[in-house]
Amino acid sequence: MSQSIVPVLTPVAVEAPYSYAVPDGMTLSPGDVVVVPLGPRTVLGVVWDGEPDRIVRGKLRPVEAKLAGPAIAPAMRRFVEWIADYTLSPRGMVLRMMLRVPEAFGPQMPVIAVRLAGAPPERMTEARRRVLEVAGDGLAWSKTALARAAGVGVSVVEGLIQAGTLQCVALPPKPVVAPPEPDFAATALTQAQSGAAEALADAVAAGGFSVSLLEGVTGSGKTEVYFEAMSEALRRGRQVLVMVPEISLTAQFLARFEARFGTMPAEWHSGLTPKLRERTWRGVASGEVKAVAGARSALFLPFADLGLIVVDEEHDPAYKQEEGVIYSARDMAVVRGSLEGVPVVLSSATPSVESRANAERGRYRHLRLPDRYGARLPDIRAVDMRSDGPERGRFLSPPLVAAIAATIAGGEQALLFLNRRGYAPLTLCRACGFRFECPNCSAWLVEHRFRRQLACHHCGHAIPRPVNCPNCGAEDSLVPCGPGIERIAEEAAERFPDIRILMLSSDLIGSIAELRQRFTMIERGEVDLVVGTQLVAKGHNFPNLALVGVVDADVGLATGDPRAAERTFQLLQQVTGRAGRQRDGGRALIQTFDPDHPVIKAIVSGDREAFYAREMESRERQGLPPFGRLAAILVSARSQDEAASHAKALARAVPPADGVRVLGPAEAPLAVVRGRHRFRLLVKARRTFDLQGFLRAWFDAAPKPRGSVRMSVDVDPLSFL
DNA sequence: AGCACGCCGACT
DNA sequence: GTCGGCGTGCTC
Repeated sequence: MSQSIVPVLTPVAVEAPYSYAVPDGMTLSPGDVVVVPLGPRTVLGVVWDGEPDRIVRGKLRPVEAKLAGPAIAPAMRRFVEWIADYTLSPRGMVLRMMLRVPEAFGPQMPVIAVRLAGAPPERMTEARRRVLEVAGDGLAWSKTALARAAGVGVSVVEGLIQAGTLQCVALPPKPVVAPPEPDFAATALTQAQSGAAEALADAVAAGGFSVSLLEGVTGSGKTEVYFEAMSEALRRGRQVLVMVPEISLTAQFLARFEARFGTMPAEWHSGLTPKLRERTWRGVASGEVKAVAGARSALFLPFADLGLIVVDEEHDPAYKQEEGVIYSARDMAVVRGSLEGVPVVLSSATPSVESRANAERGRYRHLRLPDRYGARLPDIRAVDMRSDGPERGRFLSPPLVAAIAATIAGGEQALLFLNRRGYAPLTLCRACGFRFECPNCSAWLVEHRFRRQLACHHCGHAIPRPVNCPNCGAEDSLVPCGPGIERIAEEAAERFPDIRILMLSSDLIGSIAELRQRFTMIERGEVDLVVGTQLVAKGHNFPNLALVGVVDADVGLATGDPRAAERTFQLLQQVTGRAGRQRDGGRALIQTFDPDHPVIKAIVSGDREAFYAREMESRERQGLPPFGRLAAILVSARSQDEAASHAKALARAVPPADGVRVLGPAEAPLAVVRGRHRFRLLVKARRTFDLQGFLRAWFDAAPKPRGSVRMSVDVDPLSFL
């Protein structure tokens, strides 16, 4: 009888499963999680589908063990393959993301408890008597809890176990969360809301894959609407997954979920303790955990009976994984929905252009919530900085200063938004014109007055702020150019010496706890004026916020990013929408040098349709997604020369293909990320073009990366570095 | 000589 | 991704 062989995919950078011998007496089927030897170590692997590759050099090594836990379901195996094919990543690397919960694959440690079982011990002591009194309730106690309740040491309890009076019992693991109640606190919905809610609930009831784009301005009640769809899935006993873009945003989501369903959902993100990760993973796999709110990685949880996926704030760039396997969690959520055969809901006040295009083409159901429920929209105006700008060296225009003064005088809060950290984005020498640039990147060094440094925002390179010009030696000649939020806060403090100002930016915040604490301060009215970066655009609601001032709406519009307009539109819509969120109206003033720019006009007029129509037309003209296909090839290495030469060699090896254009690499690296110099090649192709096939052929023919050179592929990228 | 570090390639 | 092998170059 021939020895039986199985294909096993291992979580390393390999394309195909390896073949292993099955030891006598072990039966394995696809999906089983196994322990296999790999080189000098042993790793987890998953028995894969199909025939094992019999052409193996060297000897076959045997599978060491089959794990008792849940197998990886077929839909999950297809998910791994799909992502690997789409992102051109090795399958093993994608599998790795699924096996990143090592605790969950070991033997499950039962919780041991003790219970009164046998006759009293022959030797009774006072301590033993007290323990037996407490344990007399017949319930199972943990050893420490019992000892504590009886006021004795754990050794007394252990003595009674020895004596046979107490017996050890294995408890079922403690549930991660209590099950949510679908109808705990059903919300009264407006007519528009209930129409959308019914459509979503119908999709859940009908089962099968579908995608719905739920679109409605801030405050229109999207959450309440998709809660109804979740309620329907929960009522059917199925599991729901809600994706949220950032951990810092989950707190308020959890609270709203609890108010609606009576308990918190399980959380999933990188900050969980190993123990909680394990329990959550197992609970999801057993089907006991019914609702999960999580970050990108929650996509790889082994749901036993998934009934619905919701992607909240679907346009958010945080959904994109930028390192390792580069993928968009929003898109992969749709893929998982299709492989699992469950409905997907994408929710946003400012949907991505791709999702809008899919909705318009009829691939997604489009559900709109037209009204701002229970409040008016803010009054938004542009301030033309060419005619109404401030005096030289200042950045707050007279109309904005007047509005801040009036707001604070009225006992309300104001917010100044500028998406630029630090004090000044450029420092130059008045004497010789020298500009401080990053030695690694083609970027200016940003002055951080608080830290007394000049820092590169791409690679983190920082130097102490010099006193004299390093080029000509002139004294007192260095001048900061342009504002960051530190400079805006400084100007505000000069203009309004008596108000309480709070700065919020990622580099000034140490932890999520600290961020939450700052948000609470704002909420309690302990602050009059908030000066912040995009950190203030999302998340927390500020109930007392009456005025939003956008210091420079043109930031971000002039970058080379094909999604710059979309991004700016989304950001400005979000940040202006914070004015008067829970009050009547509210105001927003937008400082700009280009009030006729379509993005600014769309924000001021509130005409979202005009923006989307224009943006689609422009994308179509340029052959950009969703009308064309785009990929970014990132080549990185420790040295700039090495990265540049490989990027150039790659560019020379482009195979001829009709309807595809490869751009780049530029002369200087695009950025330095974690000490690695990154060059980028852009591939533009027709929508119908087989981009993956082209890329594979290209890389097969091109020189292989050597040494520290690494390549990654970002297909249909959501953002550009 | 002995060891630290970095690069390279194999892993069934 | 991770490990061992092996080269280079530095130090005791």
